[in-house]
Amino acid sequence: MNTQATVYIIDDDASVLSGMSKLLRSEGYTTQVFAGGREFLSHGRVAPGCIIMDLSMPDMTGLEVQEALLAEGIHTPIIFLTGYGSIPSTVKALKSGAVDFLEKPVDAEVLFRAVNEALEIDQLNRKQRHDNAEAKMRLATLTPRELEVLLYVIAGALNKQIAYELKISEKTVKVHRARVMEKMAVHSVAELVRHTESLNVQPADLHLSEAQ
Amino acid sequence: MNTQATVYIIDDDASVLSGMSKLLRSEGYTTQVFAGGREFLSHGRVAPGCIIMDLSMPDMTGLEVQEALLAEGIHTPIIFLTGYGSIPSTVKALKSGAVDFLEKPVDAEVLFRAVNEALEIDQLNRKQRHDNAEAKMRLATLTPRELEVLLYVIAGALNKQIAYELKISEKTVKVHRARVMEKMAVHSVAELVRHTESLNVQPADLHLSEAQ
DNA sequence: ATAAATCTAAGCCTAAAGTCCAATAGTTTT
DNA sequence: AAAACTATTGGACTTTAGGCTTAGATTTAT
Repeated sequence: MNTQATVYIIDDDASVLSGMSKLLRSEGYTTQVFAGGREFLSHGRVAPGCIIMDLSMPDMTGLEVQEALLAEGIHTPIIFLTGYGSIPSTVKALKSGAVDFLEKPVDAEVLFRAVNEALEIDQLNRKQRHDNAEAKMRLATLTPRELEVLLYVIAGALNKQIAYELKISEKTVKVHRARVMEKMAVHSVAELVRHTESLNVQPADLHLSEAQ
Repeated sequence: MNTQATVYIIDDDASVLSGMSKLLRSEGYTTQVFAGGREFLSHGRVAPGCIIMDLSMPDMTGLEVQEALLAEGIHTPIIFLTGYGSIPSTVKALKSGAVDFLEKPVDAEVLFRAVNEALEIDQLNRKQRHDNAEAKMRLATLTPRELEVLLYVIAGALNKQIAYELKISEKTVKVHRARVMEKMAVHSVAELVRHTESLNVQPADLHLSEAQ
């Protein structure tokens, strides 16, 4: 179980709120409760974990909270709860990235399974976002020319070919290339490709003949 | 609009079947209708397109048809229709990859939008699967040793390092490496990484010191 | 058991990439 | 105007990768 993960519970029904919180705490989860979407959103930074939220709440519906979080770039997994859900809202929530959709009353085992899945998803997401963030920052330190060279390198071009395409000497390409490797903090083309392809970096077109 | 794409419609209600088929045909879509899941599944190869299917049908439920298709490795996008759907079945269908879930009676515009989205998804899926299929076939032609070398190469290892890890001479590594490049039909490490990472091929662990 | 892959490895030679050092010139920032 | 950054190129040298040929040792299949 994830020790530092927090399960955020949002429900306008106080009895549901405390009941669910107690249930989860008894299983060792860390919980934090909110009576409504607005309260939750103004609470500040969302720590690692997941969100359990009623779909229909008076101040703000669950879907609205979901939208608000997405707008802020917060992708914490959401488990929706509902007493009487409509199909369209279910579809919308799931298509917007909700992890699960449970009907009240929720069976304890079903809840635990859903929470565990959500926490795992959050952990994976965070790791991926973290890795990408670093690569993106490194990419931002490249000069325009270096970026251009990088595009050809991850497309598998030879220095000779890059030099021809950019109309500069092979020597210059080597200099740029070395700086790219240094700035991206990699030691091989393989690593470079791996680190850049998760980003939106597309390799350059190589309109070159097959023969080298 | 996709000219050769087929919209498969499956529903036990003959009037729904013909009505929907006519509606789609009038918009230029090619359709094919089936009165039940069993009939559809025994029909043979599923051509490019998408499936519109009622969730509750007498001979086989929509979810069962979906499962059967997944078991056969057929990932044609499915749009479910339902008169009175339950939340759990909706969740299950969407989590299993259904594209959409529409409530009867379906608005024509909503249907067209869903169908277009499904057809686009199918086209993308097919292209990706096609590209992967070739890479997978090439990968299968590698000998065990060649595959091992490939794992190190896409991890960015030098021949020297691979030789040390596998306890063979650098010369032999070069031989394997050359065959890998030839069999995978690539001309650079960058291409090799690109072609293998969409597969489930994970690079080897390089428990090597940072310094080379 | 004979044939066919597979794994191994050496020599020789070429090409490609990386390393250090040094230098010129244009642009931007302070 | 001076400093900093960027783009460019050269020389000299080392390391790495690739191409071509040949060939012994093992394993697998028929």
